[in-house]
Amino acid sequence: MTAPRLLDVAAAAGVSRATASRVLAGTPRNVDPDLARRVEEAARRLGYRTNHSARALRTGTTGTVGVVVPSLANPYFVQLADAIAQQVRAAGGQLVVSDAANSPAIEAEQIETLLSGRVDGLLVVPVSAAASGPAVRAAAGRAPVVLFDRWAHGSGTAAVTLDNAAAMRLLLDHLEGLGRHRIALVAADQASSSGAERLAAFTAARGAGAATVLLPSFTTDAGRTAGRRIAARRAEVDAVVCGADVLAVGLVSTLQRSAVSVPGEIAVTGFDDTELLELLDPPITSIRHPLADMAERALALLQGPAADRTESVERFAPQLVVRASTDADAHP
Amino acid sequence: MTAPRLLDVAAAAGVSRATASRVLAGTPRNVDPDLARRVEEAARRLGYRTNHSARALRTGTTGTVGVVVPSLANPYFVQLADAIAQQVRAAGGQLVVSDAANSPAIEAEQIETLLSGRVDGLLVVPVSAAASGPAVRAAAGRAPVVLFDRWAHGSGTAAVTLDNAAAMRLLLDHLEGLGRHRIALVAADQASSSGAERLAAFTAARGAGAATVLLPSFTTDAGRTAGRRIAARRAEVDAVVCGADVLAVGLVSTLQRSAVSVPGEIAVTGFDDTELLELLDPPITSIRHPLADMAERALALLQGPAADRTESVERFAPQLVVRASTDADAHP
DNA sequence: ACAGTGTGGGAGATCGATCTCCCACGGCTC
DNA sequence: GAGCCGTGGGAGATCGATCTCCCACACTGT
Repeated sequence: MTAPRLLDVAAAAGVSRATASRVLAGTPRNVDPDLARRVEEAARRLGYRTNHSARALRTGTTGTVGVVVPSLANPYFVQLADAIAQQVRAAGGQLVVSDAANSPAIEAEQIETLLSGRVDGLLVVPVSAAASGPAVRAAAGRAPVVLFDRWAHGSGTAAVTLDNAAAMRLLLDHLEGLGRHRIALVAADQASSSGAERLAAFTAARGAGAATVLLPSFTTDAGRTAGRRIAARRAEVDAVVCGADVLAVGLVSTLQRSAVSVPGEIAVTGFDDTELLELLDPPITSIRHPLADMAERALALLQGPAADRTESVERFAPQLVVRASTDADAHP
Repeated sequence: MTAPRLLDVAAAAGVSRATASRVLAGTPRNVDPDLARRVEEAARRLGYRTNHSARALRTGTTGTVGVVVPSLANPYFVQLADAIAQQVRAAGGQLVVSDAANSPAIEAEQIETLLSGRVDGLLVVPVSAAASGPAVRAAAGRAPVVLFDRWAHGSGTAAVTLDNAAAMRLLLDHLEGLGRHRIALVAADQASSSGAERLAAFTAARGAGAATVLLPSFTTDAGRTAGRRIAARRAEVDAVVCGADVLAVGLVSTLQRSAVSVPGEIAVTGFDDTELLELLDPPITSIRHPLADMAERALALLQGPAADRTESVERFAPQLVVRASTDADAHP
């Protein structure tokens, strides 16, 4: 029992393949309503499904968008991919997600794989601001590419990101408003634009001598390392801003093991507003990204004219979500 | 600048398309090494990439495997998808992951989308043992489908799962060996085969009257609900087995908020061995699935003869990972 | 030297849907 | 009533890679 083809549907409905195609693919062309009904009926009866390879070959489009994220082990990127998937599906498309394992080399491979005739366009959350540029630029020469959440030098394409500087100001204003002035930053992954921008904004606001703990990567484990260092200097610090939720979670659990009270002795904030934050007691204050808006904009750029994709960075406004890790009276 | 086709490569190398195809697609056929080098050189020079739609149309295969998981919000399924992705990539293929949002209806849609000419085969982690069957059976009639991690009634295909009964025995033996005898189960999602099997195994071992808390879904929030109920009955319980890590994490954090010491007063175990478990103090004892082996087997079934995919369940041996939530002396 | 054998290469058919013509037909104008 | 136009449908070309032949040539054994 071989799968029915358009030809079979056309024969069953007593029309030509062209007409059947016009009906089923929704080509903008008037077809006699009566014939249309017959075609649809026949398609349903035979259980016809359009062969996507054939359609893609003929039309040159696949209806699929790809996204490459640094690592799905970080729940923030899962959430991000999900936000994009919602938008893509709403538009009748499909999303393919790839994981770059935090390596620019693997990232380049994933981009290459997705781009060779499998997707119409690509969103990339670049692993590194410096090292990801060339691969993205090469990709952008072959198909529409838009950077998401982070940018990369020399990418040659547009980026849709969070306004990290504004986010940092929100956090610092919030903490200072609560009377916290000895604020330390736990920053990770300076190679990424988001990591670098968050550090730069902190330094700009607090002065070059401000306390910072720099870590290699956005992982819970790095957060625990930071926790040990902060605990050792607990007398000098009354608040810690973490550059990512995964860091904050590791940090808070380590601080608590060292009997440092949060927020009593040290207030802590995260960044990204993932579900992880609700796990601990206290839940952690964080920054929410307007992911739905960002995804909508990125997809519009992807599908719009190439002229709109010149190298640039578009920044979206963050939102502060206050929880008990900074303000014990914040409602749960 | 239009993309180079096989024809262009062949012309540049001074051979026919057939020969160029034999070289680049690796058809099992002898080609003069000298010609082969010329073809490869030309392909590289022109920046040729094979058009996957055309290849797929002609060969009828896409080199892509799909997997549908109940929800990527549960980190266990992210981990599971990653294990499958590793195996698929090692075999030179690509994996497409879809999220069923814990709904059999959306699951059926995702299966349908993936199956219409986009994947060679499909792995499904069915949302529900009862409700997922029909959609899976329909899919299995059109392409190779194998169930993963869970099974579904009337699916008409093979399933590769964990031996949940053995896992439950490992946990109970471990707890009883530590002198814990007033053990409660926190079970969720009885609609899924894994949820149901874990409950059944617990009841079989501890008797029908054994304490259980039943919850609708595998979420952290459900874990917190369970935590409140267990805390209210703290005198009757000295150990809690959770049917999933996300439950255990919610449970432990809630118990600690109620000043119940873990494991001092109540020992707690998870299920699935996700990274979440390292977040809390104490880290939580759990069950590790042999995901790499399971993925290897599932893919072998997918690519093997249809006769091997008659409805059946193959169970893999679990592994107990002891952490401080049951045995305070276990090393970190 | 010749039929037989084996090896490597090419011409053309093929996968299935869509797109580009072109044609038939009915209604309209003057 | 003849020419025009607009509408709807069909035949065939097309997308790009692979597969199925079949042919040319070199080498073998008698």
